[in-house]
Amino acid sequence: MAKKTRVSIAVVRRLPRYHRYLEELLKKGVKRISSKELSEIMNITASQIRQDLNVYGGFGQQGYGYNTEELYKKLSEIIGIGKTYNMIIIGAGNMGQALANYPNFEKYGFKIIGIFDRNPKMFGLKIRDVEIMDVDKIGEFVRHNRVDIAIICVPSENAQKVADKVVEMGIKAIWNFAPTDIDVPDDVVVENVHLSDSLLSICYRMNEDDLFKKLGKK
Amino acid sequence: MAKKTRVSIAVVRRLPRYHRYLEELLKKGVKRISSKELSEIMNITASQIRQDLNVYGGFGQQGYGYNTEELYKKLSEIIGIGKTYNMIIIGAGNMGQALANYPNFEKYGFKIIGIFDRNPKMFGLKIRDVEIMDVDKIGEFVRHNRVDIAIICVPSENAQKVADKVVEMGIKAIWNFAPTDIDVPDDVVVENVHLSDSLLSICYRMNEDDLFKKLGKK
DNA sequence: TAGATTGTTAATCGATTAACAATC
DNA sequence: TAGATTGTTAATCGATTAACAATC
Repeated sequence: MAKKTRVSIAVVRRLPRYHRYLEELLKKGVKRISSKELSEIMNITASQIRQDLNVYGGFGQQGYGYNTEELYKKLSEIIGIGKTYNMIIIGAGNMGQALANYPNFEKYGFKIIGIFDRNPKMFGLKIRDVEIMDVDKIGEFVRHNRVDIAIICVPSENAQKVADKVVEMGIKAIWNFAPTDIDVPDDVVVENVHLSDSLLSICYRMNEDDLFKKLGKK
Repeated sequence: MAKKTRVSIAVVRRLPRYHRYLEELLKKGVKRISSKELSEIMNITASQIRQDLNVYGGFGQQGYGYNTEELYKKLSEIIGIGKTYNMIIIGAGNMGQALANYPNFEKYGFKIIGIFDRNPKMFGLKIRDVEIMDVDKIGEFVRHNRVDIAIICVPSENAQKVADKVVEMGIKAIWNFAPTDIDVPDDVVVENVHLSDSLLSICYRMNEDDLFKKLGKK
């Protein structure tokens, strides 16, 4: 079972969203913001915002609200933004290549330092200066380079095998784009991006009204 | 505010996962499965499985469990798999191209019938037989073709504008890959794939222990 | 100081889990 | 029939919201 968060996952998932909104406010030159104002922008309750933040400390001031810049910095600190994180991509198919090309991540200190694939035709090709290497060389690579996060973009059949390998190499976080669940020890962070599940949830929601009409008729 | 589900979103998000596991079991030739067995494979409680399924009907049989194939079909029906869904991609950057190339979606009846971009250099290029068109021609395209889902892959600055446009054209579902939230009327389904948020949550979880050590010392 | 807004406790709401009678 | 397992009600747990004293 993958690593559990101490703070409820619901709160954790809101942190990047707070961070995103604070960044926006900062860009707009907003110097202070109350939980009430922020709650209206974000479509959540002010109470929830205050509860969430107070898990980590009292960052506000009575009668004033929150200093935008200070809160932004605090959130960055809480999330762990600021350090550099080295990532490798395993599987240089569509998704792997797209992620390798995605510039947004570097902004927060996430750096792709290696890409691996099974297909010999790809060996030596470069994506944004990072070479595609033989997947069998992952072990060697990880021994010589600090790797914080492994991004799995291989077909679902191979996902568990790849996960086992990177866990064995001591990597403590996996971003899993394979459309399957993977098993890891409980000190390893796993974040799934199940695009098919996501799309199927749209599908369901488009059909839900009809579905209940049908169910109701029974 | 985007469309809300009648059934709690927690349940809805589990439906594709059930579907996925049932498909696996079916492939393996498993003819029947009890909620207990399934719960062990999926790492959730048997109670939850029974509760979830019973929202939509009693698909099992006392003393026996569930017929794998029947339950799989029921889940497909509930989710709405089986029909064809036409999708367009707006923004032919990395993510847009990757999604256009992704073969997995067609399996469930999701078809990409148009790709749009702002960059004239891309007009006329094809991805898997689908032409990249001028983003200003979306309106015309949607008038002549049934479009069920719009996939937004433009930079965040343009996301809301694009969303407004596709909503105006009558599209009722948006799959949003732009790293920002979008506002839509409450009959439109929005599913966000915020990759940066997802990555930042990994970041947080890798650092949480250290964070609490620091907080504890205060 | 008076007004505003936090931090925090208490109340509510909803989701998950447990229990068990019904029944195949 | 006896055993197994569902469907469903009740109990528990956890997350969200409300309320308000503290305080800037």
